[in-house]
Amino acid sequence: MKVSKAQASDNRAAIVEAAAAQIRERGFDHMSVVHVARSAGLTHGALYSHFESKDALKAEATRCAFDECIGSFTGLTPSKFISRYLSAQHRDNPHEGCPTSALISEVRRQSPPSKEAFRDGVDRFIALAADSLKQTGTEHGRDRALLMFSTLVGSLALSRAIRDVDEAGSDRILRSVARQLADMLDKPSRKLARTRS
Amino acid sequence: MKVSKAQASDNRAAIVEAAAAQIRERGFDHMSVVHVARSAGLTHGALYSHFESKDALKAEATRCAFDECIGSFTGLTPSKFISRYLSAQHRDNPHEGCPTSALISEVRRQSPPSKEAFRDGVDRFIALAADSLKQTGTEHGRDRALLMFSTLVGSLALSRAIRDVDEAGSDRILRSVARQLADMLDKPSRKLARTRS
DNA sequence: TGTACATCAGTGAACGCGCGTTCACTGATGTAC
DNA sequence: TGTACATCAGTGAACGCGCGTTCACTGATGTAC
Repeated sequence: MKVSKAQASDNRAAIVEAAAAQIRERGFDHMSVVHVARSAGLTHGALYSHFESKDALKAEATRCAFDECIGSFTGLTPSKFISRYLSAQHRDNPHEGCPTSALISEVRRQSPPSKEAFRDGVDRFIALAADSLKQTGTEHGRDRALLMFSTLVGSLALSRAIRDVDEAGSDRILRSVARQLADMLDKPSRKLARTRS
Repeated sequence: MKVSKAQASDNRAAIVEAAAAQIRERGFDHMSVVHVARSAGLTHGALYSHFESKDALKAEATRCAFDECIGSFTGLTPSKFISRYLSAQHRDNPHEGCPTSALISEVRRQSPPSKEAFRDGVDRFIALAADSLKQTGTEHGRDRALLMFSTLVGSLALSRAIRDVDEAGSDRILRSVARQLADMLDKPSRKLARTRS
């Protein structure tokens, strides 16, 4: 049966959103067209009215996942950025969190469009981190942002990887890295602030 | 046909080594028993004379991958540790590199034995980093090692993820993070060294 | 505004494919005598 | 040392399963008149 244009557009968006959650929860290659279509309230055939292939959907889902997540990291101070990124809430809900940590070691094996979507998302996150550092006057913003984001991604992914088997160790990574990173990035900013005032 | 005990033992080791390379190259879930057996010069049926299941092989392969890799990071100074971990050589050869960066975002979904093998490997790497920092007299060794390892893992994984699509960006991550991390970890050590002498 | 009909989003059966696993069988090994 | 035979690592066909994708079909939508 045909469906109104508005409905079709809503259905398409529902597919992309379901896929965006599933790639982060299950990984790129265990997101399945049947499960995604079912989550969106459709059958798998419908998905091929909107996307040429599963690969095309993956790329769009990656973009959507970054879009969803990036809003909640916009306009934060470095210490707020860090504590939100390295929170237990973020660790325990990868399906609505940063796609970088959730997908980092699988991207290599994806098709070019997904890789590009991922690269763009990472660039946006690094720009966000740089903006955050700029607010507090940290020098060498771009490089500092690279360091900061690499550390956030590595420690969150590590804390997720060992969580089920060593919850205390997982918590410790989050707390220890958050504290050290905030110290490292806030101190120079305070020095600068004092120098300026 | 039966085979001598020595031969059977060699075959078993060849299977584990092939699996250790394949999990890092293709990921836990795309390592296939057929391909692993073929790499080891056997047929897939033989694999089940040595392992109860693919899952059991994954766990042993994870242990083997850490064993293989950990030797080349033993006894290094922090700056040598960092430059080796963040080298183009390491980035471009995941099949013989650190399993942490190669598998970090897939571990969550593996069976308990593989998760434990992974956790143990990470612990050994962190201990190695702590030993390295201790040599140069860095304070808070354990926490510093956590920070250092998280940053290494995050930046190497990021540089791999974007390499095909932005080689310059990938190189920049490696160089920039290596320099900043070495600065951060070497400076306090020099201070301490001066204080002591 | 009312009618006739082309459009096309969505359905669900069917497809081929690669996967992990099983199992009857083979035949060299290595032990018991 | 020589012989008979139980053992068991390895073979390869066969299995069921879930997957991505295709396609003939359906029927409400929305346009042309």
